[in-house]
Amino acid sequence: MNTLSYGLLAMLTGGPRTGYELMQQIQPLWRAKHSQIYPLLAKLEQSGYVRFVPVAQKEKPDKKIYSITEQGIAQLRQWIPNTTSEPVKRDELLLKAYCVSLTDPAAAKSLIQARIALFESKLEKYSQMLAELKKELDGELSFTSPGFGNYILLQRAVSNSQAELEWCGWVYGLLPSTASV
Amino acid sequence: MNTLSYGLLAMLTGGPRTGYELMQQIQPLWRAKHSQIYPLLAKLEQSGYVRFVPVAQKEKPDKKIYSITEQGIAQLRQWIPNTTSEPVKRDELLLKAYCVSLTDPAAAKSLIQARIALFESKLEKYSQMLAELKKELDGELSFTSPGFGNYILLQRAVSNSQAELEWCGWVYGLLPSTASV
DNA sequence: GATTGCATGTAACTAGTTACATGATTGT
DNA sequence: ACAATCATGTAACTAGTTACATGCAATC
Repeated sequence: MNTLSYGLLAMLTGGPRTGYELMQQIQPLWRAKHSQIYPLLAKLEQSGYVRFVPVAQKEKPDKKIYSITEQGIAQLRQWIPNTTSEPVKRDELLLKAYCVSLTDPAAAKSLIQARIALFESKLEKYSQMLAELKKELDGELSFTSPGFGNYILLQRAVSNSQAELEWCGWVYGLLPSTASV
Repeated sequence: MNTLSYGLLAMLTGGPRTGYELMQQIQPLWRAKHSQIYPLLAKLEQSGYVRFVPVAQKEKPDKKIYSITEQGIAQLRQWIPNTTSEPVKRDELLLKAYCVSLTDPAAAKSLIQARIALFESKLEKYSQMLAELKKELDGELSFTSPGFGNYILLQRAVSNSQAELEWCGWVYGLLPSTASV
């Protein structure tokens, strides 16, 4: 049982999903490719933590709808209070930032602009998702409601994207203005 | 040449360092163990991107002081404008957050408290480093000054730690107050 | 006609972690 | 006594990525 396996179980507490849907849902929390997820789901099934129902489709490939079992929930419950490993962040941009003086300001600017574009799209996506969730919850947000986890994570994703954009803007302002051709 | 290799070259633009020092310096930007770094340094040396001077020490193990070569700098220069890969973040806490309703509020609180402790220590560390760097730079911060990269990265580390703590505090406030025994 | 989305899976590879190995000094 | 810091390295393992494989529908 590695962390991703627990993560997949965690996602399944939100309801039954296909491997493909799990793969998409877990991305913002734990990046993983389908080639890593499918074998883990097979292991989880063998261990009795999840089960699946095969669903045949006509115009799309057949699929397997996974749900978490009682055993799986027990497994999650004992995992949560365990020591949480330190978050890992690996960002090539930060390595480039360290030696950015090696290049001209124009190159530095396009570096930052690419990052701004990336996080603007993320911000938009997460803001929308948060707005929709808020509509659904309709003011009824409490620890016990099933959308609670989702809510605090979306709020985080939004404020995180905003912080990223602020930093980018600040750095951009520090770069010397290049008199354009 | 993988990203970590470029990262090591990037760190060496700040001056000559031992493998051990490089390992420590790169941690906040790109987590890596010494067992990954030493073999990469050997490869970089064989490729001519770095060179080292062996230094014998009496009361400590001998060491190798690495510096970046002209070729290494050229390599960095061509790397910077390349497409930057998306940052990867993997945080077990977020997976736990998604299914936190499975546990009691007390467990959720200690989860958050552990994270608060972690980032309070980080904030303290980075704030100190930033304050020292500001003293050194003494108002003279510009794109071309060698401390520029360090400066923008430390500023980021500080504001990032603050944002993390804010989110933790906000979540903590949402958790139901447990009437203690 | 080419790409994207749905949907699953395996094979081959690279990246990253843990453990083994050594050894003196300093602090608890 | 025991752990931590400095300092390097290798071996064995796990985790994660890229590539291969299939196939139909809709969109561009």
